[in-house]
Amino acid sequence: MEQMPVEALKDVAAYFQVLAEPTRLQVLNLLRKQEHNVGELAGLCGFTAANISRHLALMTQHGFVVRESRGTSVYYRIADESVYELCDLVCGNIARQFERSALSRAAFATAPK
Amino acid sequence: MEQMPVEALKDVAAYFQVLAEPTRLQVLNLLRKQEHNVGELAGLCGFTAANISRHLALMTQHGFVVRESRGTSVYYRIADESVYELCDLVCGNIARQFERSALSRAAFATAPK
DNA sequence: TAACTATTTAGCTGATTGGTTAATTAGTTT
DNA sequence: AAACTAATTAACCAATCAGCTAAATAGTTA
Repeated sequence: MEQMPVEALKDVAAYFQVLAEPTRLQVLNLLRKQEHNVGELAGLCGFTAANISRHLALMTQHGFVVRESRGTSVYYRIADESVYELCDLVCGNIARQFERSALSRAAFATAPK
Repeated sequence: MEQMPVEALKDVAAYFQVLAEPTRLQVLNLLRKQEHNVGELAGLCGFTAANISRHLALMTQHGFVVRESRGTSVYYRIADESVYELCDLVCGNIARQFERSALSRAAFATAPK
């Protein structure tokens, strides 16, 4: 991404945007174990099917999940396992970040008043 | 991130949210080569210093960059190089995604009417 | 101190978006 | 065809946010 036109940065940002939403992450997390249909995901997440359906449409459009219609239900599953690699990387970064801020809090706590 | 409480997913989402903005990605990209002060970054990005300053505050808060006040200027540099690893991963995913959609467009184009 | 430069913060505005309910579409079953 | 179930789409609302200008803060220099 060294010499990248601003236009391309918009695509990268849009990609990150898909992952920047707790409900969508929750859905991805659920799909990690196995495929699910919309109703199941809605129940597990505690939101309406309409809402989850919209999230799934977005994630499909960006190639995170794939859609398969079976009977009256529609099943979704992960399209690209590398998402989890990404999430694990981020979790590691957050953990480090958390540790850093915990350390500086500790420094404040032990500092002489 | 297998068995992750919903609360933690909010943190992960917030982390991705920081990267889900073209201007912030542009700033990170500029800082890849060397540190810059706010005015420089504003000029290079074509936005006001006020705007860039707010983006930098957010990125500092999330540990992406570090702030160093020198003279009347404030210089920022990357705090954690692993951000670029993340971005490169995403770029690869987008490229693959692009290729897939190019292929399916080609299939449509050659399909008999 | 006063004047000057750089950064940050406050306040505003328009655009985007996650949630909802209601209406529509698609597929199954009687 | 009619009734039923599941998913999607439309329309709405509240909240968030990126941009701006203007005001406030911090540091340097005359």
